[in-house]
Amino acid sequence: MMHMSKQNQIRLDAEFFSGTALDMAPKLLGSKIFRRFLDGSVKSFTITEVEAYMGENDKANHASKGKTPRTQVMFKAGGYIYVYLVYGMHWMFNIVTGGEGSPEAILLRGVSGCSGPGRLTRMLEIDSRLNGMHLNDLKDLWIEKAQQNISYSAGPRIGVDYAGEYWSKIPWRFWINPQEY
DNA sequence: GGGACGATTGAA
DNA sequence: TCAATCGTCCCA
Repeated sequence: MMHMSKQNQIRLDAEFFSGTALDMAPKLLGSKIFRRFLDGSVKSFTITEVEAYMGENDKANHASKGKTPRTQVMFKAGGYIYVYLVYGMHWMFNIVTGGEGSPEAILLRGVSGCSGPGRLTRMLEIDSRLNGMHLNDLKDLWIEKAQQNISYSAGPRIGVDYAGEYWSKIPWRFWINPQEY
């Protein structure tokens, strides 16, 4: 007999992330990321802010410069993890989306109680060891579907001025409206 | 081998 | 406003 509390907990997997980054980024809002820490404890945090990076045309996307050792994971099918170091000190956590050969990912920028992509990876003990792993295989990190529809806002992505007028302004950052959580 | 640069953060 | 800090990528 299935335990009642498990009934509505749907773990997001490769199927969910086979959608495009642009479609799935706002759908991630309100879902919960679970982390089993080194000390064995498990905590969950609501995902409150994300950004979509879409394909080779997107000049803000690392993969716009083609497939390199760093970006090759983005070319895989949805569900893989892309972690990289920026400014020599902050780990960025992304979930690859879309079909094989289409370099897309969703960057986690905020969770409940923690704003900022570098801060949240530090809090969640995320580093390069997760790079290239697949969400379906992980036992100590997973994401559960949002229980309800969430109202959200959209605006330009942060820190991508190098991408030029169009790509730096396109509203592909999404965040939960504050009253929602 | 060298140099420029970055999907950020925290302190001045 | 600005330094920290180092992996990645490009050029030679």
